[in-house]
Amino acid sequence: MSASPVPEPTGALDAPDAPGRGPDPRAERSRAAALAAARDLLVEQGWSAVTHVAVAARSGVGRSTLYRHWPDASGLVRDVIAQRISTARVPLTGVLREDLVHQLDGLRHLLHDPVSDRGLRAVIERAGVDPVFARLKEDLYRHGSQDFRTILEAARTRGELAPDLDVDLAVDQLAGPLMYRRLLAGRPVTEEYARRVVDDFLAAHAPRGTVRDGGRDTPADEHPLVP
Amino acid sequence: MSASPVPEPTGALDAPDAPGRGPDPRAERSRAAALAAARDLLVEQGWSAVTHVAVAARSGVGRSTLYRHWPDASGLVRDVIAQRISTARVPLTGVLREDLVHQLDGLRHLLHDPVSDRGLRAVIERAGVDPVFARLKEDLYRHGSQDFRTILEAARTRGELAPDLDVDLAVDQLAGPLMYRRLLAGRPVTEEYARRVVDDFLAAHAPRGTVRDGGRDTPADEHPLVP
DNA sequence: GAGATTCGGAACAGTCTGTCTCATAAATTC
DNA sequence: GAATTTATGAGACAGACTGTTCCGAATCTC
Repeated sequence: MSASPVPEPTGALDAPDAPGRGPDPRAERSRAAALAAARDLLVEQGWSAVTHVAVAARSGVGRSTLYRHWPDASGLVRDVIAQRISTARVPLTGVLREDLVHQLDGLRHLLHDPVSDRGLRAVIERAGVDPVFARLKEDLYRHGSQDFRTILEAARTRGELAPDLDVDLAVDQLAGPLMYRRLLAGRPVTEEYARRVVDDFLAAHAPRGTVRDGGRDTPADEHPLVP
Repeated sequence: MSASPVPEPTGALDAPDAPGRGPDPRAERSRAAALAAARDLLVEQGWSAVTHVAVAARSGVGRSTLYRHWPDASGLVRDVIAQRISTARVPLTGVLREDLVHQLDGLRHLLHDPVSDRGLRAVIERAGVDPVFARLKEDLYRHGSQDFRTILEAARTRGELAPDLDVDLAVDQLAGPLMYRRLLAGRPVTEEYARRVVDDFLAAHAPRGTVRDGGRDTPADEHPLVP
């Protein structure tokens, strides 16, 4: 149960700094070209368009080479998604409201990025049928919700949230609205929107004299994970 | 822009009691058989498995007949979903908390029904690419969120919710957590869970001396729509 | 019962899948 | 720098799916 959402772009090595030989640059090149083409196809036409033939045609990489690297198309799509999503995490400040806003803002960016948006939808649709996507979904979910849990549990310990707070429910209440709005309603998620979700959450869960501070501008740039 | 999410299960009648000739029973039979097979395929293997060949093999209906009824597979899947989802709506009582709980319980049932669950995922994934699904998504969303809006706006008028309540946001906050929990986290949504989402929502938005009543048992059976 | 309609089967060319083989080109090793 | 190892891309292949067309047979409507 590796914690990493990237089960290796394909044949990557577990040893970070291998002794003698690095990976063959030819393989590296064809893999990169294939992933780029697959990414475009995913964005433009969804996961079902990411076929070996289509990727070969678009990338110039030979069909047999693709089959060599990715025996089935699911793995290719998985690598595209994993590659995009396994980036930086938002640093935590220890200030509850601020951290939550940052997290949601990261999710916001994720939902507005074409690749991760399509990737997320593919995962949601495919996880029930394709084991590759099922595992990817689990990794994404675990990785993405980890920071939320950390933040909430710390705040609970500090007494800023009720001791009996249901952390799972809380994550749903924070991330759910954004996902729902984006994936189903198909409307944009603004920074202001994310802030209001956090404030409403705090209004419901922060004990007494609350943190509620309406107007701060809290720009955020980093992209965390799918929560 | 028809308000109905069902662009006719295919040849359904808008006139409940048509005058002279009803639809040909032969067509009706083959259509029903095809839809049943398509439904099973959708549940078992996702929308991409709902092909004319597969449906023909499973239902016994001839391939040419299928193409005659549904020129492309998207329409078939759409009809499967529309047929399942366009059922009853939850009656409204006028009591805010009760109505919200009922609505969420309907959504809960929807998310736990194999057909609508798969259908919803298919719609989410496919809407960005396939116009048929795009339109279906819009219909489902509009139809599903309508009751929420009605309930919330009525409560706002009665003064049970803040006059400046953002209804769109509110719908997201109510339906979002359930969807998120089910579609991404892949965990069950209990009746208790739905109740807590409503109570937390009210805790954040109900003006002063709130409705908060922790323990009532509010069983609900009807299935409304995807909100 | 007679005419109209719908049915299922078969045949078709075109495309995609997944697997092989093979000569070529590039990288690594000595 | 030469020899060896390794990855590449092209082509051939059987099998499956698509979308269309044609047809005789079964069924329904009037």
